[in-house]
Amino acid sequence: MSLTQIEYFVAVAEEGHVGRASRRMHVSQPPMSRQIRALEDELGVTLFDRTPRGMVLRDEGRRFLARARRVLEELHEARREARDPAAED
Amino acid sequence: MSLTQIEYFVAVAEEGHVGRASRRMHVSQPPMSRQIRALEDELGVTLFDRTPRGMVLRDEGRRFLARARRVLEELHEARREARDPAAED
DNA sequence: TCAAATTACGGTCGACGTAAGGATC
DNA sequence: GATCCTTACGTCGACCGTAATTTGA
Repeated sequence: MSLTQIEYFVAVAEEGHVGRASRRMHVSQPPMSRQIRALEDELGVTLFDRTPRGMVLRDEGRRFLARARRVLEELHEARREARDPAAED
Repeated sequence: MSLTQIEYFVAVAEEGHVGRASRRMHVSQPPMSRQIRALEDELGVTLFDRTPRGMVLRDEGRRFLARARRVLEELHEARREARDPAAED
């Protein structure tokens, strides 16, 4: 698992489309599609249902989304504090 | 920043030596040394004092360590829940 | 001079982007 | 047939490990 995979996953979950998410993340569709699948493979869980309209979160995906966001939030705080030690939590 | 860098940083902080940390993480010393430096460069903060005895955490490093651990904890929880949806928080 | 970290360097593995190929309505 | 996602494939950058170098008591 990588931070990139987590960021891509959150983007796809929020956009509902690999295409839109990939534009938002400034990457092309195939890498994003591959990373999502690699993430699912590693977790052993299918996070999205694929439909002709886009990607629909499953329940497992919804639960993972909450966790993924917390990881990214903690990461953001770690970065922020390192750069501005005086800041409050 | 990558999860590898965060894991390496925590290992070095806990061991106090790149050498010991690299053995613990099953990697050789140079990659670990490089990743630590890259992390410091990206953060714009020196996390360790280098001494002939090893790596000594600075205050900035100690603060970042707490944050880094939280990132890894959240990641662990994300993984765990994805694999075992029935588990409690 | 010893023990530790770091830099040099060559090789390999991974991730990207373009292009082609499914699948579903 | 239109609109998605995915697979194929070639290229390039990132990371690793061995070996050599540097640094500090």
